[in-house]
This record gives sequence, structure tokens and C-alpha cells, in this order.
Amino acid sequence: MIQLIRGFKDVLPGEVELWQMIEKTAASLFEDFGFREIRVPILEHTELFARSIGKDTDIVEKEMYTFEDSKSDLVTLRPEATASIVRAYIQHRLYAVDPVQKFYTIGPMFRRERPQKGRYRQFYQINAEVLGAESPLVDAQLIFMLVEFLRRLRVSDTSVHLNTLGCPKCRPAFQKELHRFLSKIKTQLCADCERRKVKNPLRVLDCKVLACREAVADAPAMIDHLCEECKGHFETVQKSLKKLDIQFEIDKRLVRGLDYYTRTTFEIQTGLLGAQSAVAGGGRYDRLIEELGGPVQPAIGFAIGFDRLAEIVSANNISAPEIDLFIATLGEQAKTAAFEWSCSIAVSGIKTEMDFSDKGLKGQMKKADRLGARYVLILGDKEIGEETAVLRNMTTKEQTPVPFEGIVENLKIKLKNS
RNA sequence: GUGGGUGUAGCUCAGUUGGCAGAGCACCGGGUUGUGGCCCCGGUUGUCGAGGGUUCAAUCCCCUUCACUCACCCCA
Repeated sequence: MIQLIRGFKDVLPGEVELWQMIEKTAASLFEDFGFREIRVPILEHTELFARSIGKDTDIVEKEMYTFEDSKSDLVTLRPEATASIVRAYIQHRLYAVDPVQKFYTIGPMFRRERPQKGRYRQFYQINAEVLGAESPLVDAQLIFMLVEFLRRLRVSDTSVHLNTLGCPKCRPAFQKELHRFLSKIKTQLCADCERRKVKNPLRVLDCKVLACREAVADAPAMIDHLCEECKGHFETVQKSLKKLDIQFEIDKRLVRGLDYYTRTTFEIQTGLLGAQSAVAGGGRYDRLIEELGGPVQPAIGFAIGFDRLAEIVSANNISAPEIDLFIATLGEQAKTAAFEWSCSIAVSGIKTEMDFSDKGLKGQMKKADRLGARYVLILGDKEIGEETAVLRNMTTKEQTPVPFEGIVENLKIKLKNS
């Protein structure tokens, strides 16, 4: 048997209703905050991701689905959405009329990692991005919106983690100091951290190995080395969050895996997903638009892990959709009549089903019951002879005759009003 | 990429120190020749994940492989 690709998954009916509910919740809330939906391609030039995410990141180094198409263009299945949104902003000069543009998008991303709980090779994200806005109030508003989104979905056991990564003015000095510190303690670091020390020193602070944790306990923190502007920005973000009654904790070790982040970064964590504690993450990327060849415009955004979210949203009150009418038939003549009627009734917005096999009445009643039919129209030889069908209310068991004359219109009226 | 656990009916899972493959639920039929849910009776579940090896005999033991799963790594 041909199975689906490892790390990919089918979302089957039953689960799809939950997904639709989450999508609607996001769209409606984000639109209330002035975000508009944007849809960007799943395939982009590899160059776009290499330049935005960073050549030395794990994502670009070993996790992307990259291949040559038939004309030898190097293309990649997107591992994240921000780069494409920024590209669209630049390419279509969306900044020309108003540099401030707010977008959201929902769709699949691809990363070739080893699958585990809450981690798939094709996974879905909901992204929200504000391009062209520098104010720290925007940072706070975005986090507020994210928290409200989770509240609407009744997700419990979540916390907001906040950090700042500084800007090109203050980060280099800090990095130099961090490097000096790491060189001093290098004998105590694990093999992974030896590697990180060169490529992404910030990550060393986030290592889970006990020896490393102890070694970096009093390492310098970015938060203590901010320039005046970054410091002020971060303080305003915190002050604004407090005004909005958003609980958060400063997490000096919160580092993001993508190179483009600057200043504010944040993550929503949960204890419900095992090792994959991040349900959503985001931050500022004030230099990215410019680095991709656009105007000098700051930006901020976040991504929500859709699959992870779906796993922790309490799905108890999602039930299979009921149908309004089931037509049970006996004999060819009845089936033919029911066939025409059912099509005509379904078109008018009434969920209608019938059975096309030659089941007995008992079997058809059973099927109607399983489908959650509110009414069953019974149509056998007797009814054909009398030109009157029988309509059974499945809850009250009450049965009423319905003459063939004008039956479709009568059923439409009756079922719509009940 | 590395390590652990698990693959038996549609689903949840038993099982045999190697000897014809099981239960519950679901499904189908009957009790009710044309009326669902509850009840009673009966029936079908299957490459025992795939390939190879050992053996008179393998679902069981050995090897390989694939998938799922959890963790590392990384991230949403």
C-alpha cells in the first residue's frame, strides 16, 4: 500500500471542523485589528530563504526541501512565511501608498526534521505581520492580539515569554563580550555548544545540558547591554503590556532560530505538548525589508503553530454535522422520484441524503439515524400508489403524510422552519 | 542526523516458554415479510507492518527494512 510521506499527515473529517473553527477565529479577530489576508506561494527561489532566515541557521543548512526544477532553477518549499510576505511587500510596492501594511496568512510550511509530537515535516502556521511600523505600541498590540486569540480558543496552560535582541548598534558590542566570556569557559561546554559558540553564540545561553547551564549562569545578557533606543523601546513594550493586563515574563535566554530578528522577541509556551513547548513565536525584524532590497522599513510579526494549537484546543463540543432530511425508498420508482427530490431540496440549503444501494427499510432507517437525520421521508410502493409520502420526525417519532403535489416546496418550507 | 519504545480485525488491545489467530467496540444479517436508537441471537473481520534467515513448523526466535511514537537537536 502507498502511504503518505513521513512527517506529513491527513486532516480527516471530524478534525477538519476544529481546523475550520480555528481559522475562522483567527480571521475574524485579526481583521478586527485591521489585518488583511494575503496569500503567497508555497514555492520560492531558494535565495529568498537563504538571505532572510540566514545561511548558517539549521533551517537553511539542513531542513529545507530544496530542488532544481526542470529548468535548473533552485527552488524551495517555504519553511516559513515571513520572507514571502516581505518579498510581496517589496515586489508590489505595497509601501508606496502607505508604508504601514498589516497582513495575516494561513498555510503549510515545510521543514525536513525528525517528526515527533507537535512537529511535522508539513506543518501549518498562522502568520500576522505588521510592516512599516516602528512603535513599541505595535509590539504590545500584537502580543495582546495573540493572547486574546488563545483566550478565545480556551487554550489553558500558556505563558508569554519576552526578550529583546538589541539592534545593529548595540548587538555587536554585546556579542564580542559574550564571545570573550565563552572563550573563558570553553572547557566546560558540551560539544554542541562548542559549535554554537562560533555560529550562533546566543544559542549557548539556551543549552539544556546541565554543565552548560551552570557554566553560563553569570554570562552577560543582551538585556543589560542595550543602547538607549533599544532600552526605551523594550521598556515601553513592557509598560504597554502591563496596561493591557497581559502577564509575561522576561526570558533572557529566549533566542530565536532565525537570523533576521531584532529587538523584541516573544514566544507563547505551553506545558501540554511535551518537548515542543512553543505554540507561537515572533519578534521584530527591522532590517529584513531593507536587506531583501526594499525600502528602509521596520517590521514585526508572529507565527502560530497551527498543528500544535489544534492539539491543545479543547475539542469536546465539536460534533458531527447533522443532516436535515434522509429519504428512504423501496423500489426503483421510488428511488427515481427521491433522486430528483433530494437534489432539488439539497440545492436550497437543506442537508439531504438518500441511499443508493438496495438496503431494506430497516437498514435505511439505521443509516438515517447514524447520520443524525432530523427527518426521514419514507417512500415505498404504497406511497407511490397513494401519491403521498410519509414524513417521520426522528425525535418525536411522529409521522405525517405529505402529498406528492408540491412536495419539494412543502418540504423546503417545513424543514427550514423547524 | 542520534537514541529508546511500539507495529496483531475498521478502532482499542489480548495472545502463544514456536503447533490451525482472539476479545470488546464498530460493521452486516435476523428477531420485527415496510420503520432508527435499547435488548436478544447469529455472521464477516486479518499478507499478525514488509523482506530475508533458523526450524518439521515462525505472529512468536535472529537479521534487515519501513512506519508510528517519545526524547535529543531544532523550532511553530
